[in-house]
Amino acid sequence: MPSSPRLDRDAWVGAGLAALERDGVDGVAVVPLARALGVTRGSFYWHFASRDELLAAVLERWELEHSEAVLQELAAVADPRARLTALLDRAVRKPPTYFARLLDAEDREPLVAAVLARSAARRTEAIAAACRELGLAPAEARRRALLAYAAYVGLARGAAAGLAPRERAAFARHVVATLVP
Amino acid sequence: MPSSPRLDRDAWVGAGLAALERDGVDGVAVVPLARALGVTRGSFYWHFASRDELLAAVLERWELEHSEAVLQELAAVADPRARLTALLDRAVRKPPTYFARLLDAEDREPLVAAVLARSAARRTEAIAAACRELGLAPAEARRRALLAYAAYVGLARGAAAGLAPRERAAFARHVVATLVP
DNA sequence: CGTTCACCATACAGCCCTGTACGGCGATCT
DNA sequence: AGATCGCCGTACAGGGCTGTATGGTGAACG
Repeated sequence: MPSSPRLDRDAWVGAGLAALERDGVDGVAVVPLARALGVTRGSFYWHFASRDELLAAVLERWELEHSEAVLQELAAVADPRARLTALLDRAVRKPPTYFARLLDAEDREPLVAAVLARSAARRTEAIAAACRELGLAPAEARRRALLAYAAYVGLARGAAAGLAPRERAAFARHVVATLVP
Repeated sequence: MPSSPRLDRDAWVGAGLAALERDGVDGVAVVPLARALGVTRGSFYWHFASRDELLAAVLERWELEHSEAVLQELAAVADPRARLTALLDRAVRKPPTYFARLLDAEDREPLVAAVLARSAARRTEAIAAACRELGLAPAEARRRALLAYAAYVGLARGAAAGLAPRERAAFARHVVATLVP
């Protein structure tokens, strides 16, 4: 699986992102990654000063390629109701893995907590903005966004797992109907 | 802090429960607990065969004294609407610490996953039952319970943190109004 | 009064992880 | 062709955790 012998910084970050999805934040460790890349730790410490520096790079890349990308993708939807529907429907059908992994380590890894705090702020604001477009008062929109985000977290944690596909579709409709004004 | 020299099995479980609340599931470890109790690991391995046996005992005690106790306390409320209101209101005002800690370790510790699965099933069923009492069809009640549980998870993770007391009260009302039929 | 037994300390072995120091090889540039 | 530099292997040091084996101490009991 490890293709070329020579590695660069980005290869480590990529492997770290994969490990994050598979084994969680604890999986973003030097020894396991070196094993997975078919290389020793001597390589790692040439590209990075510490494990935390790698984790920071992995989180930065996640924030760019996943968190922000999803937000921009959503922002492209003109109708605010369709925007919210897409977000929630997606969370029910395919629970966001990365997000769940990060939640697991939130109060164990300060770096994760910081990234997650930014991410949460941006997401709730995006939801609140859509609610305001739908005619809600700012305060009410914020409350609704907070609740929707809480539900989003629960869904990421697999609240809708163990549901048959048919039930899952009905559940998705229910969630949208309940949470979207 | 560690009072008497002589310890029994229950003392270790109690210390484990405290460590669970403070440091999470990873804190339920032999060495740290021995330090906290002012004792060496020699004591531990007389009362327990392994760390997993301790964790199982701690989780069992949590399930009995916290999870089940809350459910019974709720079951004592006659009016189903008041019952749901109490549950959600409580989650907004005082996020359940233990629950959050357990969620963190869910897919890292099989024992925790098992306990949490049972707990989730019992809680969603309790919510669904209340919804049925309120006149909802079984399928609809189940969907609503799943959504409420998802929100509960999100609230446990601190979705309502960083809210001023006044905003928090308004938010609690909003959650109840949205999620309770 | 001595023995037994519950409880605990000590010491050893082992695993996994982070860092650091240094030595080696290969490609590239001159 | 020889020196340079980027990338990597190896070896050492240290820390945290789990277990196991074995010896020691007190209190309670016969």
